[in-house]
Amino acid sequence: MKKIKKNITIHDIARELKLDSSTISRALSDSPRVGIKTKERVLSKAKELGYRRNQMASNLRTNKTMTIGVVVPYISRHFFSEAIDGIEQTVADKDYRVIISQSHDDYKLEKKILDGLFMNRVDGLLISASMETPDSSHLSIFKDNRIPVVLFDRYFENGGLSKVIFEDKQGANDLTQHMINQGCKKIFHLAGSIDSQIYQQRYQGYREALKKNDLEFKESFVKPSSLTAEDAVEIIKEILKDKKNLPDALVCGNDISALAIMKYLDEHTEIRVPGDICIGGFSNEPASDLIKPGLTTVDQHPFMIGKTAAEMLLDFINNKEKAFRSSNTVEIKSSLIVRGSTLKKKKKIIKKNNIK
Amino acid sequence: MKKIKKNITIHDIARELKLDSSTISRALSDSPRVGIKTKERVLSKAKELGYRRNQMASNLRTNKTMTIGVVVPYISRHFFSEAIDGIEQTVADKDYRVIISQSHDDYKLEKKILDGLFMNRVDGLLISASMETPDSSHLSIFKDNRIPVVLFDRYFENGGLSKVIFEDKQGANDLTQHMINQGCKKIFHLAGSIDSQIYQQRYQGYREALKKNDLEFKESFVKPSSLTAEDAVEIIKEILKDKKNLPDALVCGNDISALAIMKYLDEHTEIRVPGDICIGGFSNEPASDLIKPGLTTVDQHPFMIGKTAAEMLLDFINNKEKAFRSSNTVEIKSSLIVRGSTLKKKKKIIKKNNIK
DNA sequence: TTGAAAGCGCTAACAG
DNA sequence: CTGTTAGCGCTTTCAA
Repeated sequence: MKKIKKNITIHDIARELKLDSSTISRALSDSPRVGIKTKERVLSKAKELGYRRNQMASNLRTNKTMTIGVVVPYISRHFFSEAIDGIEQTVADKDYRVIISQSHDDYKLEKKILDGLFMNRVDGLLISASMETPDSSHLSIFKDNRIPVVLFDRYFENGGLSKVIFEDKQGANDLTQHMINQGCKKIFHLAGSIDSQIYQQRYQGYREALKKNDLEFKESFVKPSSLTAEDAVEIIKEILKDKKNLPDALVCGNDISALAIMKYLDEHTEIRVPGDICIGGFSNEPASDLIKPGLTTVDQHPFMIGKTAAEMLLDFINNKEKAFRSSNTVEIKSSLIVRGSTLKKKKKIIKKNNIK
Repeated sequence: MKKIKKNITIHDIARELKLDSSTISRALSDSPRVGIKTKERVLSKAKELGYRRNQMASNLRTNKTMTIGVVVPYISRHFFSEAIDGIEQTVADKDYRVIISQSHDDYKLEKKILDGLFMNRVDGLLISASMETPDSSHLSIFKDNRIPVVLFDRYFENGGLSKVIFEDKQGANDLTQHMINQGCKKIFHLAGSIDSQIYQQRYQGYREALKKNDLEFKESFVKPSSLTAEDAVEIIKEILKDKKNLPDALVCGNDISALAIMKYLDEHTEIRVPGDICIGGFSNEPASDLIKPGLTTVDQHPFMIGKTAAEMLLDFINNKEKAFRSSNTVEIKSSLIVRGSTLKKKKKIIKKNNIK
């Protein structure tokens, strides 16, 4: 018969030491209001008995959980896993824990997750909204109960919420301008969801660069896409059908689609990158530096985005007035990483604004 | 002056409905011991007031948190983020949440994390141990308190713990055998940490394949490595110095190192893959399918590993006797994914045991 | 079917 | 410096 050790509580320690449980509690949280001698006795007895504080009880009493809720569409995407890395390191440093959930870009699920996180009384929330999320209405419970929220990456207007975002427009502008500098004249754009602020911004940056340089633009240059590898291949096939209207450059909404297109062109066509067409993407996926030619891309510094958002949230948690007085937006600078996929002219690799 | 809504409790509902809080509690958890009429009144009033159960209080009372602790060395590594994806989806389905922490392969930190998770009274623990972790002694608190633990990927002997692991030996054997079938005669091995069971197994698999085929083997064929991109480059440089002893194949402990070596060979040497040397790795990193030639690799099905471990843990949580009566080991089958990097002879791409 | 009462383990105001 | 007391919000006997 296995003996089951019951959980040791402060009362057990109190009994053995003939002290009151409140004294034990104080001693364990290193309160100055308890004798140094007693403190030592308590600590050693606690160790002897293998005592571990029951956080649930403590949480209930103090109304603090030292837990941050994190919601992202997909944990395993490079961008998000890097961002989560930044978040986890930052908050773990201050003894916070993270509960991580994925919304799978499903608004219904996202709402359910938020409900659960609220019921668990997380001390703060970091969320990159699902693609379907129309507004911040489902976040109002948090606001109403003064639980700080910081959005990162994906966001929505008129929410009045603080956020850490990426300068998508500038990034797209830089990328497009770079292609123009390389002599490209007919630049197409593989655009992400029109409902998403971030892809809207990338589209704007692309448009502005064309305009500034008086380059031709037609609506047909813009190809809406889900930006998956499969969809990207379908689209490039479509583009190639119209032989009289081939682009000499392609600004892709992300690296995944750009990489898929490069692979397709290489394996199934005579079209060469960058000779016949320049290609650029967003995110600096690990593969982008490994393929040949390397993929020119806009680095989004996801680790930095996560870290910055987490720091802002911790600041809000410790200064609640700040959190609700007004909203704060931090824009993480982009870095254009130039690689072979856009280098028609010979040129050294340039990094701009390289953070970290 | 902003009005701060106090959190609504069951007592608030009770007061408004002139019922006792215990009835509210029962109604909200859909107990059969409360009138259908009353239940409806309670539910509608709860909705009206915007009531959300305080899980902390509930947890304390029921001694359940519906929370799983997950510990991995690095969240953002492809393997782990995929495994976490599998874990999160599996447990979220059953309304569990995951607290995720990274040990950075630091044993001290890992111990601290486990302490924190225990204090939070997670209902179960999934852990891929740090590289430094010598044994399972730091897991005994969980065992002593009958909190189920399942190891995944990284493990240790004599722990007597249940685990979900990958058949590393077989994978390495398959990969090596495939190279031999391609006509390779002098096969080197880029080996991971000797302290790690998984790299030990890969080494064994490599050795056995050589032996079975009566191929030459010398200790000097095995190059210990941290398996980072940087270290891999250093090692290949070293190997190339000894011009009379060049390998015609290289079994790398992971894809990261294999990819780095392929890039180095391509950019700085005349040595061609697979013509002069065949290269293979482990993990099926996304980049491995994008580069040219593609990298032959052993797919570890990380999502499946995570999912399987999570399912086992949930089972243990619901059947505690199972969890502590004996230990259970599930080995996830490997799949050799053959790509260009090892194809000397022309051959179609083969997948073996492809799960999913 | 509902109510009364106790208590999960901890913390914190108040007293001494 | 230490003890007393109350209570965080919920669940769960036990009683009616």
